[in-house]
Amino acid sequence: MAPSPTGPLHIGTARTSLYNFLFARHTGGTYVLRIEDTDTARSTVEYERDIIDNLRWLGITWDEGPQVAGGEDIGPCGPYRQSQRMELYAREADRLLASGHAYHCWCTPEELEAVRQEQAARKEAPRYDGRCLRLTDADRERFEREGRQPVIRLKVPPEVIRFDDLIRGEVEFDNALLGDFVIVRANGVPLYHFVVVIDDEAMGITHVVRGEDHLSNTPKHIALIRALGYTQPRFGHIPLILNPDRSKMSKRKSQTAITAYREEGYLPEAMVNFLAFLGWSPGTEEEIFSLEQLADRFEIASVHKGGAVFDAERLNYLNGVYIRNLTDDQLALRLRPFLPEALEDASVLRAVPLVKERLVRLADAPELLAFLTETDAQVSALYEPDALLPKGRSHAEVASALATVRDALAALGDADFAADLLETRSRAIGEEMGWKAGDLFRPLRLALTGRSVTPPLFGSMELLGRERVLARIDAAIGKLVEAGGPTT
RNA sequence: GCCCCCAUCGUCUAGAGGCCUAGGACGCCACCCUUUCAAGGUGGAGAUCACCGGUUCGAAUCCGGUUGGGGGCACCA
Repeated sequence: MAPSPTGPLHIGTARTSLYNFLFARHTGGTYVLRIEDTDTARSTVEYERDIIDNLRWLGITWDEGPQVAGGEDIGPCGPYRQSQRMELYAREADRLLASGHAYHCWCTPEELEAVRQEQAARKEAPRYDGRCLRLTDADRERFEREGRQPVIRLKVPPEVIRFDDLIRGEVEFDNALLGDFVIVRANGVPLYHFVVVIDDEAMGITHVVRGEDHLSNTPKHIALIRALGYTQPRFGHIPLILNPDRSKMSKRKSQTAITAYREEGYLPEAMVNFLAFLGWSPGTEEEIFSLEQLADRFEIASVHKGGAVFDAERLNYLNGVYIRNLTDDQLALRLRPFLPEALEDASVLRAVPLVKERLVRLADAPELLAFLTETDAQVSALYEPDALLPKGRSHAEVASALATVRDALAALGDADFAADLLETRSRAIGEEMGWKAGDLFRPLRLALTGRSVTPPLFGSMELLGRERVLARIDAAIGKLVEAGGPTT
């Protein structure tokens, strides 16, 4: 797997990494991570860190490659950052130049653009016309005197390239249509197509599994492999992950950064399960799989050929499943970073059963439990007194009903303030007064939490504790009396 | 424009010639459960397997074409 640190770990890169990982684990292979940072202008250590950290977060581990951003490598073929392998690339470029497989090109961007324009006008494929191949020594001397720095281009032989793709089977390209592409920039920094091929050989890569967007780059790589006299690896091109409009998933139209999903509280297990099924299935109707189970079942040949739309709804569903499958202790631990520090660990643990089956993402928890850390005044400010009124009930009636409940609850000691008992007492009072349970519980819920959608009422009361429950009911009664005008 | 790839419910997919009057899941709808919201349960709508030809006793499955979609054609990766 060879990500480029020019942005945070992308969903598509994560999925490609996952497939590489599963393929390597399933077949007993060696999984190599290589950082492709030849685009020095856009590559940063921060992005490298984001990629490494989030790959780890997903549970994807590699046998060879950088272990820490900017840090040490593990493996016999290092360094695993291309920025640290420049001598090798320079050597191979010289070799290609010497053998006549590559040549210098002095064309300026303007000249190249002009050629492209002409070709476009003639409705031809845009490609380099090889003009620098016909340069005289005098031309070259003149360019050098002008201070022009040449790029190096591969002389691409006009031949038909065929290869057996791991996923797509036989694929065929005509390299006569390709044009001599640049392999080393004018500033001496080599380009992606060139270094990939060199490193794959140097690192003993036998299988290249990458996105379908590289399918049409493969003939370039094969041309390079042949010019350099390398061994050709097997290629496998996995389908793209798509935006809802079926275009290649992009930052513009979708959330593509894995970090963002992590921050919203998606579990790595859910993410992995979801990603694995975007383009692959075990061929059965099972759909919940751990990373280990996936590695056990994954077959590269049964990866699909067509692209798959990223369906956030389905991810949400899976995340919920994984959250519900956690033990209370585990969930409390995962929830901790998402909740305010003011909420102590013991309370988090006690709150877990209340929120567990209501969570889609971990980041949904703070809103669900906000009433626990908000002050009584804050809660009271969240609702209008009229919102406490069930249909057909007056301010005075509701105030009186709440007061009755309040007094009954006040009769309970701190130790008896448990959900079961609270519910029994409250229901009994509702019955005595001839109130429908919902009509009584709705204003109670609003009074206690300031919200109409909350975790179960009596469990919430238990967490709030006697004192705050009574205070908040009192506050609600106060608001009702004030809004109800003079009582008769 | 040129080259390449792809094509089963809205979405993710099962399906490798008869098991398919096409199965599952998400989403959607209804009902049940229920103090709200969820979760859970039950049921339902939803795909003439893109289209047209062919091969075959028989095709979603094989072949050809058409259409549609996507990707690539950089001194990005």
